[in-house]
Amino acid sequence: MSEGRRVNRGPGAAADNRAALIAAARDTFTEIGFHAPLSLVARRAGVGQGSLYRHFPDRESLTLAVFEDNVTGLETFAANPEITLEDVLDRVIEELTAVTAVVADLDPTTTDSRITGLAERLRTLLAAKLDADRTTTPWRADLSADELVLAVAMLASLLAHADAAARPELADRAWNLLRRGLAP
Amino acid sequence: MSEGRRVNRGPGAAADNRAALIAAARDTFTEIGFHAPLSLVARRAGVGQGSLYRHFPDRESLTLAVFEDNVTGLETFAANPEITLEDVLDRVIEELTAVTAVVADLDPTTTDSRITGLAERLRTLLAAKLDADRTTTPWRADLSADELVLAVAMLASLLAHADAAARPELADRAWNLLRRGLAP
Amino acid sequence: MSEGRRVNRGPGAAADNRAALIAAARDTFTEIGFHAPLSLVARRAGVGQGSLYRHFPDRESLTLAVFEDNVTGLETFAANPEITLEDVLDRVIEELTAVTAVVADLDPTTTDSRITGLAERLRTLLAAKLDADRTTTPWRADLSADELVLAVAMLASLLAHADAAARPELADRAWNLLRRGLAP
Amino acid sequence: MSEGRRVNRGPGAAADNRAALIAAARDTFTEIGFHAPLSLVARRAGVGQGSLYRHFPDRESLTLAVFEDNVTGLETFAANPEITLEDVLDRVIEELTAVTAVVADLDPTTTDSRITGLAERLRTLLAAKLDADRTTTPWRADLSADELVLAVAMLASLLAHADAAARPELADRAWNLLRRGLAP
DNA sequence: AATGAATGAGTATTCATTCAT
DNA sequence: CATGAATGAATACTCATTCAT
Repeated sequence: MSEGRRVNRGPGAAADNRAALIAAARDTFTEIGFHAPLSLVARRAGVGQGSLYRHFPDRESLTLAVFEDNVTGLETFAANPEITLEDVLDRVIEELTAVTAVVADLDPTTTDSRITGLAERLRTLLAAKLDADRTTTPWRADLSADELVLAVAMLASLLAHADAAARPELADRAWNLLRRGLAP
Repeated sequence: MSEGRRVNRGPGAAADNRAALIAAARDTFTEIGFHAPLSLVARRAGVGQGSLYRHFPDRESLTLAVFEDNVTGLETFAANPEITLEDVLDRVIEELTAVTAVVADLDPTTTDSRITGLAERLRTLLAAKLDADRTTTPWRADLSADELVLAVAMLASLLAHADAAARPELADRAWNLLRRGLAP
Repeated sequence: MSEGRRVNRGPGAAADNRAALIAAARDTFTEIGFHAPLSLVARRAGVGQGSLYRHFPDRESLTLAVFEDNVTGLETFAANPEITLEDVLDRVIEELTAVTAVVADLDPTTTDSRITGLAERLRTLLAAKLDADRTTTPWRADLSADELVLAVAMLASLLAHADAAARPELADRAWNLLRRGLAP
Repeated sequence: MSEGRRVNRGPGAAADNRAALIAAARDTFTEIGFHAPLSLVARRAGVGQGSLYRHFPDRESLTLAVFEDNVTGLETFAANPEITLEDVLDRVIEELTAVTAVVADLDPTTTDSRITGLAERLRTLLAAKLDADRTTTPWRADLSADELVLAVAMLASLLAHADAAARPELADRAWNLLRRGLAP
């Protein structure tokens, strides 16, 4: 008699569950912060706690998956040659104001290859755009992609501690300041 | 038998205990982060748990006290007219690499007067120096003290998430970037 | 080596655990009083602390469950038409001398529906018997079920403060007095 | 330098302190219940915790002192021959609705002579009035002072668990019921 | 492979009691 | 004799993780 208990949808549900967990984690971390109980993430994803642990054996795996999801989306977005570095950064900022906690809590000095790999993908993506835009956009001549990543990381950290409601305005002020440091 | 119950040094120990708690909190938050167990802070301060709670009824009180301690030190330092804004900022940065977690975890968008009061003291201090230096130092003409505070806050947030060992180098890179945004 | 971590009997143990917790709570509250540590209840039930909190998120939930268990037993008992109000009251008194603390600690003036619901079930049960017995038994003509509940509540409160050993005799004396007030 | 600290008023303050503690205890137990922190009682009495312990080495001593205070007041009141048992009981009830917690938490089955002594004084007082009134007032011929004490104890227990706001009405209903049991 | 109940270590917090001043 | 800070044991409660089904 399995009444009450969610039906076991079997192996086919695995991919769905993974996606639901990532989405739930993004929302939950955004709202409650990075220290939100994992049980809450599982509940919101409509998934058992055991499944969460099967997909993501620790909190960091889950965080990384959320980040990975963002980077992938960004890569797709940036693939279009019409899109400028400015556009990409705008989107990054926009996503940050929502997701911050995730990126911010990834130790920027880590040597964990899962993290550095993602950071590298982000760096690569920004470097490519930077190269493409260099002559036509208002960026400092010696600006490096590393500096861009650093700027984004600072912004992310700042926003992670702010109240969700105050993030947009704070992001604006901070990005303005950072932009000056990136401009020619 | 030197174990067992700590001797009760009596009310006279109150001031010492308070100071020891602040120092222990600073160290512990720096090492372990803002979520370090308060019981550990008490132990390191060589003080009973109850005394910790008497002096600082909640985690935020303790955090604020650490911050307050820093601001006070900074005020004393800045009182000397020989000291330039550059000097003050250097000291702030230096302290940040150690204390970060504390400052970073104070919600920058709060309206709690205990927090805004301290932030205001910091802003005032920086504004005074900024004014004094304006004509002779390399700061943007329209630079405001608010922007300085924001820059410091961003740096603090960033460092708070970094491994203690990596902070000095990271602080350097980040501050360089921010400085460009503050320069003329 | 039978020590160490209790074996995880799995979800199937849920119902057993719930029942064990209610039984342990009844015993513990009776012996130690309503303020007995919940950790003790869990230990006596042979159940982890977490499970106690899963089943009963707060002390009141647990108290209510014990009370509910009693009312349910009483309803079953009273279902038999041979059973008179006198019989029911005798059983109530008898149970009170054991359970008192539970009933007594439920605020008689509350508006919490979980509590009033149970109280209502008790009132209903007594009212039905009262009605059935009215002509043939020695009850005051204008006696209401509310008065019966009040009498029981007073007795329960009294016994809750008495030493367990002294309860039977005390219950006897008090009930005699109350009975006079309920008689014609 | 003892600034901040309350001045030490010296030995002469002892009696005042004792009275203040009893009054504070009565109020606090009434409002918060018998389990109110003793530190709160001391604070409200404007007295150090050490002094509380000097006067009343344990919680029960303090409780007893409150009770004692009430009985003494009652004895004075009852000394006047014009005062009937009815009057005395009315005053007892009235005080109960305020002080309940105190009386209720004194184990009615105890053999502690400090408690039985006070209970005996109350019993004596009621017995005297009962005797004086017997022929002229509406009391059962075989009513004993013990029954009166028991009735009062039941009422006290009941009220101790009720919300302070609801006590007057509850006291009324309950006393009505009890009175029937005491009437001829 | 999924489910969610069970587990208990880890933390926070309170408060009775002691004791230096 | 008064004061109130210090102490730490006792409790409440949370949540990461395991595991029977």
